[in-house]
Amino acid sequence: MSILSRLSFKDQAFKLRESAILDATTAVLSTKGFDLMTMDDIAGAVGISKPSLYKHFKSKEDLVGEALIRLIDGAVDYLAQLDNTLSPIGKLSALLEWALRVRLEGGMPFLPSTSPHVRDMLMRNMSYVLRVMKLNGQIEKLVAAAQKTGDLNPDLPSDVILFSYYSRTCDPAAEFLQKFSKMPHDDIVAHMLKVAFNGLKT
Amino acid sequence: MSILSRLSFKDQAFKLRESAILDATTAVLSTKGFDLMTMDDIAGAVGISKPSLYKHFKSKEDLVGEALIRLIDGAVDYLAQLDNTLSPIGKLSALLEWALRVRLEGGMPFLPSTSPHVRDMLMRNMSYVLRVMKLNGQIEKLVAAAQKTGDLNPDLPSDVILFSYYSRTCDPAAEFLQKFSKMPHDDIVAHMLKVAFNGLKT
DNA sequence: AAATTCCGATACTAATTAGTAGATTTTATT
DNA sequence: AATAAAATCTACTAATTAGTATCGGAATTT
Repeated sequence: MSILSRLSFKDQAFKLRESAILDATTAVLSTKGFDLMTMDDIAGAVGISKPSLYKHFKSKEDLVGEALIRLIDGAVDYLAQLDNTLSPIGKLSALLEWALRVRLEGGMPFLPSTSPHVRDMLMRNMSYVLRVMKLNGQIEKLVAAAQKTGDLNPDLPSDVILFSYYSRTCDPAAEFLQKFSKMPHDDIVAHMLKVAFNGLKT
Repeated sequence: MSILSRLSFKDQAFKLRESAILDATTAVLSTKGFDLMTMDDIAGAVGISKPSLYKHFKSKEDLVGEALIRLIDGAVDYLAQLDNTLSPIGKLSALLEWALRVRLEGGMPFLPSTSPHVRDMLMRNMSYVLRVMKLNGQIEKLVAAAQKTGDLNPDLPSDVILFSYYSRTCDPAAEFLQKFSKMPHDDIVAHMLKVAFNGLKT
C-alpha cells in the first residue's frame, strides 16, 4: 500500500470523525446552548476523549464557529441548488422552509442573536463573518427583487424585512408548537410560513 | 419614635434596595443572559456585597425568578389599566407595543424560550408559573375574541397565533434594527407591529 | 518478531463563580 | 457615653470546566 493511499485513508477517517464532532456540537448547542455546552459533552457524545477533540478544534470557540459555518454553508448550498426559474419570493420562502425543517429536526441552534456573548465571539471569527456576509448579500438581493415586484411590501424599509426574515428562522414559536401542541412538522412549517409572510391578521 | 414606624422605615429601605437589585438583574440579564450573569455583577452594580444580596434572595435562580415575575406583573398591570372600550386586537397591539418599548429601553431580557436551561429552571418556580398562566389566560381570551371578529385570522389554530404573538415580544429583529440601522425606537416599534400583524407581503 | 512511530486516554492545572462563615462596623437604646 | 444588636463586608470553600502534560498501547515497517 502506498504512502499516499494510507494518508488518504487516515484523512478520510479523520474527516469522518470531524463530521461526527460537528454533528454532536450542533445537537448539543440546540439543546443546551453555548454557555452550558461543555467540551466533555461533545467528546462523550462522539465517544472520544477531550484531548482527541482538541486535535480537531483548537478551542470551544473554534469548534462552535466551525459548526455554525457548516450550517451557513448548508443554507448557501440549498439556495444554489434551487430551480432558477423560481421567483425571488419563492426562493425566500423555500429557504425559510428549509431552515425551519432543520430546526425542527434538532439540527439548528438558535442564532447568535439571542446571546450577546456568542454574537461577539462569532464576530471575531473572520471566516464565519465572511460566510454570513456572503449569504446575507444573496438574501438582500432576493428581498430587493421581491420588493420591486410587489411580492414583499415595498413600503417597508428593506432591513426591516431582512431582519424579520432572519428572525423567523429562529422563531421560538416553532419550538412551542412542537413541544406544547404536538403538531406535525409539516403543519408547523406551513403555519409558520403563512404567519411570516401574511401576518396574524389576514 | 415607635417601634412600628421604625420597622416600617427599615422595611422601606429594604424594599428600595430590593427594587434596585431587581433593576440591576433585569439590566444584566438583557445584556449578558442568565449563564453569564454572576451574583458579583449584581452586587457590584447595586453597590452592595454578595452576602447582602443573599439576604434578599436565597439563590441565583430565586433572584432571576423574582425579576421575571416583576416583568410579568408589569404586563398584567399594563393590560388591566387599558381602556376597556378598546377592541381585543387593540389590546393585543397595545401590549405588544408596550413589551417592545420595554425591550428597546434595555428593560426586558429574552424570554426563557431561548434557553432550555433557564426555561426548566423557571418551570420549577411555582410562583412564576402561576403568573405566566394568569397572563396567558388573559391573552388567550383576547386572541379568541379577535379571531371571532375576524381581526385575527380565524383559519389559523389559536395556539399558532398565541405562540407567534409571544415570539414577537422577543423578536431579535428589534435589536438588529436598533444596533445596525440606528432607527428611532418609535419607527422600530411601528414597523415591528406592522410586520407582526400584516406580515412581510402585504 | 522487534523496533518505531503515532494516536488516544488518564489525570492533572488554572480559573471562575455560587454560596457561606466569621470579623467588623454601624445603629439604636439606656 | 456605654452597651447591645443588627447588618455588612472580607475572605474563604467547593464545584465546575477549558485546556494540557504525560503515559500506555496499537498499528506499521524492517
